[in-house]
Amino acid sequence: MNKESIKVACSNCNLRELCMPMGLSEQELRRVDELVAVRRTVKRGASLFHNGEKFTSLYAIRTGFFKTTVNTEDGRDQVTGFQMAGEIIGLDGIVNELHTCDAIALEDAEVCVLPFDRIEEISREINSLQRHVHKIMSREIVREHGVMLLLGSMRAEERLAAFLLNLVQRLQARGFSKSELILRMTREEIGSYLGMKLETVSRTFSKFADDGMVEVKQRHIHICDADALKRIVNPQICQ
Amino acid sequence: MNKESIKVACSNCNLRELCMPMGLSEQELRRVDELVAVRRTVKRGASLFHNGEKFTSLYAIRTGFFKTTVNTEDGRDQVTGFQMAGEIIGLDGIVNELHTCDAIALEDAEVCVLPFDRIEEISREINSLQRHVHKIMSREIVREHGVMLLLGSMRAEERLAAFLLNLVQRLQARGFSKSELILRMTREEIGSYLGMKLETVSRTFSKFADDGMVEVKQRHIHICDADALKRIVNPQICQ
DNA sequence: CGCACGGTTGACCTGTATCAAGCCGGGTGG
DNA sequence: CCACCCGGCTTGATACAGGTCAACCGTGCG
Repeated sequence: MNKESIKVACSNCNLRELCMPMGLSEQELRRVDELVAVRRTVKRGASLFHNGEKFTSLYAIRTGFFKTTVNTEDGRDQVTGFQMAGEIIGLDGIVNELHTCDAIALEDAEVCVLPFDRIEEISREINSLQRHVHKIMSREIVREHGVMLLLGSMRAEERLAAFLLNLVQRLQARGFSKSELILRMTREEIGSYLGMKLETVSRTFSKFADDGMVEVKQRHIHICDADALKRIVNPQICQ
Repeated sequence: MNKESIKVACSNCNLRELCMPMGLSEQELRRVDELVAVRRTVKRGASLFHNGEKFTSLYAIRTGFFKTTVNTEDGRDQVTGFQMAGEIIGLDGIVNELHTCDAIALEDAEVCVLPFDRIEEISREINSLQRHVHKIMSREIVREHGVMLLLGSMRAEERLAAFLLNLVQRLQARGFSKSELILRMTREEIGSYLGMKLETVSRTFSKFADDGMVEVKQRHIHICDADALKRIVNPQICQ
C-alpha cells in the first residue's frame, strides 16, 4: 500500500469540472481545497481498498483506471464497474462504514483522498457542494440501473456494443479519440462485467471485426462504424 | 394522479426507525416533521412518477408495494427493484432533476412526499439527518451491486432462491412471517427483475415445490426449507 | 356465466457455456 | 540478443440452460 503526501489544490486541477461543482466563489474554492488531504498512488494490480476494510474516504481518480468487484463467500466475483479519471469511487462504503467491494487499479493510478467527514462538514456550508455530492450518488444509481437493463435484457452482441459505446463516449468527454481506444482490462474482466464468459467476449469481438464494425488487435480497438454498433444496441430507433 | 393533503408527523409514525435517523432530540424531531409536506395515495397499477417527469421529491412508502422499471426507447423494459413500506424511492431523479424510471404501485399504496430541497436544507442543520440521507443512497448502490452479481453470475434457480430469501427477510424485518408470503407481482415482473422469462420463473417455482422447499399456490408462497434455498444460492458455505 | 389475464406445462430450438487446442506477444533469464 | 515461457487471447467442437412457441388451465371480475 503506497501512500504519499503530495499536497494539491482542486482549484487548479484540470479535472475540476468532473469532480467539483461549478460556479464556486474564490472563498468557497479555498474551502474545498482544504478537503483534499493527500494524494495516493496505486500501482497496477494493487488495491485502493478491499471488501471489509473500514470506510473513511471517497477517492477522486486523477490518473489511471480502476475496476470495482463484489464477491460472494463462495468465490464468485462480479465486476461492478470500470472507473477512469475524474470519477469518484468508494460510495458503497458509506452505509455501514465498511467497503463492500474491492477497487483494483488496472494501470498505475493516482487518486485524491477525500475524507468523508470533511465532505459532510463542508457540504453543510456550501450548498452547491452538498447538491454535487447528492448528484454523484444519484448518478451512480442511474448508471447501475443501466447495467441492470443490460444484464437483464440484452444479448451478448448488444452488451458488448453498449459497453464499447459507453467506454468511448466517456473517453471522448476526456478529450480522447471517439474511434480509437485501448482496453485496460482483460476479456475475462469485460466478461464478468457484462455477464458473459471470456470466450464469448472474444468471439463477439471477432464477429464485430468480421462485419467491419471494429478493428481488434489485442487491446487496441478501432471503431470503424459507431452507428452500426448503436443499431445493434437499439435496433428499432436507428432505422 | 391522486394527491391528498393529509398532514402527518414522522415523530409518531411507526415506520420511523426505517425512514428516519435514530437519536434525534425533541427539537430536531419537530424540525423533521416539517419536512413531510403531504401524503399521497397511489392506486394499484397507477404510477407515482414516470420516466422523464420533473424530479422534486423523494417518497417514503407508508403502505403498499411498488416496482420501479427503466425502459429503452425501443420498448424493452427492466424491473430495477421492488419496494415496500419504509423504503425510499425517487433517488434516481436527483442527478438531472428528472426521473429516469417509472414507479408503479403493485397494490394500493400511500407515500409521504419529501420535497428534496427541504431535505437538503434540513440536513444542513441536523448532522444525523445528513448522514442518514447519505446512507440511504449508499445502501441503494450496494443493493444494486447485489443485483448485478445476481444477474451477472447466477443461474435461474440461484436467482429465484436469492429473490425469495431477500423478500422474506425484508418482510420479516417488518414483522411479517418468515415463511409465508404473498407475491405482489406477476411471474413476468419477477422474470424481468431476475433477467429470465416468465416460463422459466414458473418452472423454477415448480421445481422448488417438487423438491419440497416451498409450497406455491399462485401468489401464495410458503417457504418450507429456507436452508435448502440458502444452499442453492451459496452451495459452498451451507455445506 | 363467460371472458380475460395470469400461470403452468410440454416440445423444441438456440445462444452461450464448456472443454480443449493452439496462437501471439511481451517480459525474463541465460 | 535471443530463446523460452506464460498469461492472455482466439477458435473449434460439443453440451445444455433457458428461450420460444403453443396449448391448456384456473380464477377472479364484470
